[in-house]
Amino acid sequence: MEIHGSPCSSAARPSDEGMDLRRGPWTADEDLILMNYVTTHGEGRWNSLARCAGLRRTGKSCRLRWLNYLRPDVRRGNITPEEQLLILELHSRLGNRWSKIAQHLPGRTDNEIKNYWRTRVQKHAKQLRCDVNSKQFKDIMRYIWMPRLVERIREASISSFAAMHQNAAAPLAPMQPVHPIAQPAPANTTDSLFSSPPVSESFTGSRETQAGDDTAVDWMQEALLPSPGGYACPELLDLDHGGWGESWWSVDDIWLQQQL
DNA sequence: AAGGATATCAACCGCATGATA
DNA sequence: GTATCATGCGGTTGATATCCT
Repeated sequence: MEIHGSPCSSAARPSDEGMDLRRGPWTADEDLILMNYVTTHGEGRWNSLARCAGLRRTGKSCRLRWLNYLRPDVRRGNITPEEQLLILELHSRLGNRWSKIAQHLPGRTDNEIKNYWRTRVQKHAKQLRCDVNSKQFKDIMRYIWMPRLVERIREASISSFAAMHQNAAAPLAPMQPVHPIAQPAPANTTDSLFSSPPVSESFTGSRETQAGDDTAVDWMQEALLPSPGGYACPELLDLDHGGWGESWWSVDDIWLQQQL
């Protein structure tokens, strides 16, 4: 929905009126004003919207606040494992095209995804002392972390399914298939991280059956834990005890292991 | 309990692009 | 064709929260 024609007759701008623009965190009052105004008049024409709504903010600021925070369909809370997997997959194909990636994660904003990437993924790349865009790091994601993440999602799906059967009163819901996207691929596959259909097609719309929004453990930590899946490197088992120290593993170790 | 380190996230900035006059 | 304005995007920053010693 967009504004058709200006609902505000005054052409005066904040600067014209000697109004100093506010910056920094939004107050509850400002949120309310913006929300009411957008609900009534629709999105768009942000500069005039800011003016007409009486907000001493730039149009840019209003737009950002609405898109990233006030929009009714904005989804808050932890990034689910499914979403994490999707982000990784999409980033491998699109790069830092955050808004494009966000289009595949309904309710998530480009800002949120960007923050996730920078704070979680880049952090781990740094700890591994390799560039986040390097082939090394992408291979680690592809061959170790993502398969483990898929495994975790599968396990969560199975356990929730079992729980539903145990609870006879609970209505049955169809199980969401976990797409086998991140199966180890031939080492010479270079076009994409994934040789099978993109995860975006299999997870979009199925995220509501989450493995758990409340999981505070980030997927990298999860993915590096030992599992019967057989991806774990022995060095990784020290993670719980040694943390992300300087020498708990080396990229070369992993790399060698993948060549076996 | 205090203080420093680190993580997280909201918000801003500059630039690119498209629409319109 | 050009100037101006609005919008959108990606990068960066700063405030706050949380963790650790």
